[in-house]
Amino acid sequence: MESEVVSKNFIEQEIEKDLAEGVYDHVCTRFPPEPNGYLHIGHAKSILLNYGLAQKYQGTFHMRFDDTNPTKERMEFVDSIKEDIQWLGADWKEHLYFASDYFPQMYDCAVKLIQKGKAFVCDLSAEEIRSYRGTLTEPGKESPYRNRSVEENLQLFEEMRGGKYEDGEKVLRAKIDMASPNINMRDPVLYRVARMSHHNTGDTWCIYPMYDFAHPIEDAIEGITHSICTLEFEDHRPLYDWVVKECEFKNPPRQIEFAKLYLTNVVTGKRYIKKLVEDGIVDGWDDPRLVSIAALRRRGFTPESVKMFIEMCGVSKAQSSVDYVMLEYCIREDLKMKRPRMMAVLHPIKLIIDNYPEGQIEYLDVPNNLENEAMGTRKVPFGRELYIERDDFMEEPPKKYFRLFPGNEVRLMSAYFVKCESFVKDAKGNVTEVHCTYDPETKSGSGFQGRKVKGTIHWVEASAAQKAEVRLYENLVDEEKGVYNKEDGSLNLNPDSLTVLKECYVEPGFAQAKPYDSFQFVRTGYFCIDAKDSTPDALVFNRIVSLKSSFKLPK
RNA sequence: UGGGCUAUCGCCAAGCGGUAAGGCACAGGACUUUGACUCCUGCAUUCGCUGGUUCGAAUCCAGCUAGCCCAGCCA
Repeated sequence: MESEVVSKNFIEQEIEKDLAEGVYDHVCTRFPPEPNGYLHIGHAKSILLNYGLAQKYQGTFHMRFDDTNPTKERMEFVDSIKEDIQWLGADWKEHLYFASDYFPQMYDCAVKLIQKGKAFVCDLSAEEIRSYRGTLTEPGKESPYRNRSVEENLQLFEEMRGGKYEDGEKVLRAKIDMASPNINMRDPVLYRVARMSHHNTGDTWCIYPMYDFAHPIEDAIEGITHSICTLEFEDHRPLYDWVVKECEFKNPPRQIEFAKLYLTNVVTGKRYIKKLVEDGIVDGWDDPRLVSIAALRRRGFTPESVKMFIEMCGVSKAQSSVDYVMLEYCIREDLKMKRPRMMAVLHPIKLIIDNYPEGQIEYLDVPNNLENEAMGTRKVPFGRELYIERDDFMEEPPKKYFRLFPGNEVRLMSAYFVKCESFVKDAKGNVTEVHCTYDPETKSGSGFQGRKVKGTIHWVEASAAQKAEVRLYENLVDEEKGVYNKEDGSLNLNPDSLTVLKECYVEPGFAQAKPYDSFQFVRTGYFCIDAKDSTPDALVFNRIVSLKSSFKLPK
């Protein structure tokens, strides 16, 4: 097996350097989401990156809920996040942690900082702290409470913990440098009072640590070596390093930042998604047009396809926006080898084979997957009346059209040659029936070599066909105008992002299909059975990808 | 106009001083029981710009320019 030389991304290079220099003798990574919402494709990048790194260097991968702010977190998100991560295949084994379980250690760290004179209790209000902080171009000024004695700070902090103060009355701050050009270093808040029940610790605490203080401690306690996060935390790294140093952790972890994943033509902003849901434009945060992990799953993406996509995107520090068609390529690529290629007619028109015995049904062997012979064949009923795609017949064909038109012969896929003899129109001039004759000698697999046809079309036998509702999803936002309207900040929505087709016919074999099963439909795309929204009298399919241009009619 | 980061094909992305990988997209062609798939072929004399160092620079230096992030008791 030839293995291609895949270049290492910059994080792998950093890790290997650390390993070579003996900074660390092993690798330990983590994925630390706050349980305040659902995971999306961007999180998948972080999950797969961290998990992949641990795998690659025979290290350990931790799953940790960064639940240090009870005002925003809920237990239900913990479960959905776990489910999505498992679906992606990132196995944390026994390493499932909650930042809130470290509250005692964090408290001890805070006390230690106070004792070292590196932290103080501040009575300034939130507004005052903000004004004291200075601006991007001007230094801040020191809090009048900055020079309280260690003893007083110790007592005040203990009182904060004891519930003596209301929310916002006092905070614990680091004593660093109010003149630092890096605003994060201007005596950042370490602990705030929040008299609120926590989903994990209940009412044990009424003070909660801030991210900048908690995160480095969480990493250090767990023995994380490489704390990988996104670019916007680059400015926080000096503070991260300050915390692990001042708290005197041995073998402190190292923070490395990478660029977030952005996708073209999809809405990622939470407030926009919220509005789309509220306005009924999408049917929830797992609407197939969104890119939450749950939406991708519902739309038919496989974990493998998401993984392929993430690997294909690469990792760098350059802000970038990956073209959505790359995601579509990945699901096509993954499915074509492992899912059956079924026949379905989305825009039906009757095809009647005049010389085929009335009432006769025969079961033909149809290959499940042309790309993968190991998937074998299935029996599909064939008879005198079929549905074919409206596109596959033209009364007056353009040049180089080689499907059905009067006088032309084509192959019905896996069946017989049929020759168009006539057609029927209704009063409005719409074609309603196409009449053909078939040649029994041309049966698929018979080895018939007498003559060739240029076209092959798919079909579904009319009496056995199963009715289906099919939803064709296109980009939710306007491709030309971009996602957001620069004028007023609204979304440039594509009115054709969802088309519902109710008169579709699929092979009867779909009766065995299960929710989330995805299929290739001959020439019409890739579809997934919608687990959330199916109707009693028809199967409901979501189209996974939009059609490649080459699927469409020539010219 | 403080600090941090980034800039290589339409979109991602390798490259780490020796003369521009790869993938997606796109365009031709072959094959084909669907025009798909597969298979060939093409696709940056040039690396944001301008200078400098060097036998030699996308890679080093200087100066510009553009974009992103930071003034939550969010993460």
